[in-house]
Amino acid sequence: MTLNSPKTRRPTIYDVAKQAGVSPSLVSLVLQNPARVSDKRREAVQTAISDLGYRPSRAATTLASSRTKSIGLVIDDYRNLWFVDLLRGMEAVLTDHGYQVMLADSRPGENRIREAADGLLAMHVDGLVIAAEPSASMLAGTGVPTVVAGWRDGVPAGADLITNDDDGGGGMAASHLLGLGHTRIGHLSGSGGAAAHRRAGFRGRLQESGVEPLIGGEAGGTSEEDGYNSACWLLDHHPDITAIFAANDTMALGALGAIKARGLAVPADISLIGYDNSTLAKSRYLELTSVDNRSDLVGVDVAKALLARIQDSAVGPQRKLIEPALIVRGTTARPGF
Amino acid sequence: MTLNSPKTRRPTIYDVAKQAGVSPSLVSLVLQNPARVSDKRREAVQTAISDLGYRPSRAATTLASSRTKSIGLVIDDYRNLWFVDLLRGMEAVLTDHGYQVMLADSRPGENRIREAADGLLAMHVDGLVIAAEPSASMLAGTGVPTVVAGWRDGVPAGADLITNDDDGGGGMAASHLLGLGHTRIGHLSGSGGAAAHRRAGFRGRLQESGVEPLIGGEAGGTSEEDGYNSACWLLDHHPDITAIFAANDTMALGALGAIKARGLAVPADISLIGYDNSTLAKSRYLELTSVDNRSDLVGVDVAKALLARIQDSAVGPQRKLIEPALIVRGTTARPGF
DNA sequence: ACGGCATTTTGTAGCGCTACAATTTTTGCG
DNA sequence: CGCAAAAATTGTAGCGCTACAAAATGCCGT
Repeated sequence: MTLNSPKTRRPTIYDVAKQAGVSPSLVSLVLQNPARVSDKRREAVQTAISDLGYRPSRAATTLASSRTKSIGLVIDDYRNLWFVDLLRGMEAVLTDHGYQVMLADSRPGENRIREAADGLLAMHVDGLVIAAEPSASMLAGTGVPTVVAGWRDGVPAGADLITNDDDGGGGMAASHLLGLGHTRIGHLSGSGGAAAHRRAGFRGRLQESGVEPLIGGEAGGTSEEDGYNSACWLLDHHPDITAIFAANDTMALGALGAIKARGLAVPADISLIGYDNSTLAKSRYLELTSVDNRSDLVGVDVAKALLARIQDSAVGPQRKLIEPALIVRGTTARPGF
Repeated sequence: MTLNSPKTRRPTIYDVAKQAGVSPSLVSLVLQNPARVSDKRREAVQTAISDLGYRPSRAATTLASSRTKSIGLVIDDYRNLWFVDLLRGMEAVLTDHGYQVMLADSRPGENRIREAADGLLAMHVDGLVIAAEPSASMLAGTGVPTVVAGWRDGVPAGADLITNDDDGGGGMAASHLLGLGHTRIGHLSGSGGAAAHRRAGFRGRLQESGVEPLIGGEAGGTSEEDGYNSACWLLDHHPDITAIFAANDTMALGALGAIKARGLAVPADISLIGYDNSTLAKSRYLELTSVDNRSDLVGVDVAKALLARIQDSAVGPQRKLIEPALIVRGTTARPGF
């Protein structure tokens, strides 16, 4: 067994063809559509392939066929785990159609998302998914069907848009707290488009019931630290508050820190809802009530939209919102319970 | 601004050459080594490139030059966030040398790691990093320099191996607890190679001081649930226990759940150490003392090793362990404090 | 102005594969 | 058994780029 022997040129279809006693074209056919080749030759070719350890060159295939059977996925930040669900959802659909997903390496820096997309396009992906803040210039002239996932605003009319209904999710959180009887309700508002929608949906639903939410940290970020600081502000300025809705689970964790620091208990004194239904929320220790984005469903629809447009370039772009789901756990209860 | 117009063929160097009034070869030269071209032509070419929106075809470049300037990274599970640090470390080195990292899509299933590696190899990556359980057959005949990162056992002699010193990290945790004065110490043992080394290092250091660790959950997994169950077992069978070392932060979170359920306090009744120094450990709410793997340093060394072997195929494989660091936070204290 | 040398530019020949038309072989059936 | 139609196989051309040798241009001193 030889490891890493760069000396020996890797085998090509010509080597396989010679070994199997057929023409290179036939080898290519076996690779693409084995059913169209006679049993005898097919087996001979397949034997030769494994004997030689032949692997098709993706570059050559791409160049010759101008199809890559691959979809590029640009991610904002690998630490935001929602992309894992998105990816799983996409794969559930794409694998059946022989497509492969390529993740773009989003290195830090100014134009990193643009660069990541460019890198993917240079590799001739057949479709592109932007799971990050899109800019119009980025979506212009990509040359392939492009879908924006998870970001709702600033998407030009020509691109597909499939994302989570953050307004709806915010409304669900509001309904849950109202249903439990809360009336003095705070919100830890993250930054960015999704957070704005969560806030809007939340506030809208509360106002329908005549309740005005107490908003903290509108200008801040989305980190645990931001959640901690905003929660501190809320608790100190509104000591009679009985419930808090955080724009994400991480901020909810920060809120837990602030609540604990003041000697208050969850959910006895304060009910808390997060957003994302992350592993954090599912934790047995935290038992956080949270809104689940159903990003897996987003992934499924993203893949379907892409396939439809790849297969038929006449298909127009679509926009779709996926309905989230409220997962009730141990951090919400009736006020004063 | 036209979005997604598959009708218009994407421009090639020939289009650029015609537009700039030069030969295709000159365009290619500008792309590779702008310094070797006269200012006048270089600018003409660069103008033409941006006017036409030209993007080089990676497939063609690869095919013609048989270099891709890219490194493949196979990841075990995207949810294990240590790869993010690994990636950042690798990029810190590779970006300067014009290399790009490609993440392999590790879809679930039997041979997913193998398949991911094959996919990367089909794309002609110049080097391969396996951040997952390696099998000898997988490392055989990859044809490119290959480094195993983060997995220590079962790596054939021909491959590079750069990983975290889990034995040393276990020893650090032990020393810390001994130094605080603990003597009845438990361990939540995860499954897998890294966990075995953490356990061995931990036990070894304790035994040097004549302390025998109480091991829980040796056969279990590495999830929060596993941590919870093992911690329950430890607390119930050894009520006099004063400290616990968990094989990872997630299990430590499970342990927190078990400790809380028994009405015990951290660190007053029980000191707790995790492993990985994940965001969980850094959380202000949890303040978990944890061992940091320094995976960023692993990434740096992985990249260096790869570059050395790519540039000079005579360089032999190396093995290296990166020293972890103990991060002391709020979950450890003197016993009975 | 001109050889001689360095610098800049260009033509030619593939890289490994696929598309597709052309060719050969097999099959069905009168 | 022969012949048309179907199935299987092959040859040819080219995808977009780079390597490298060959050609063209610029620059120097005398």
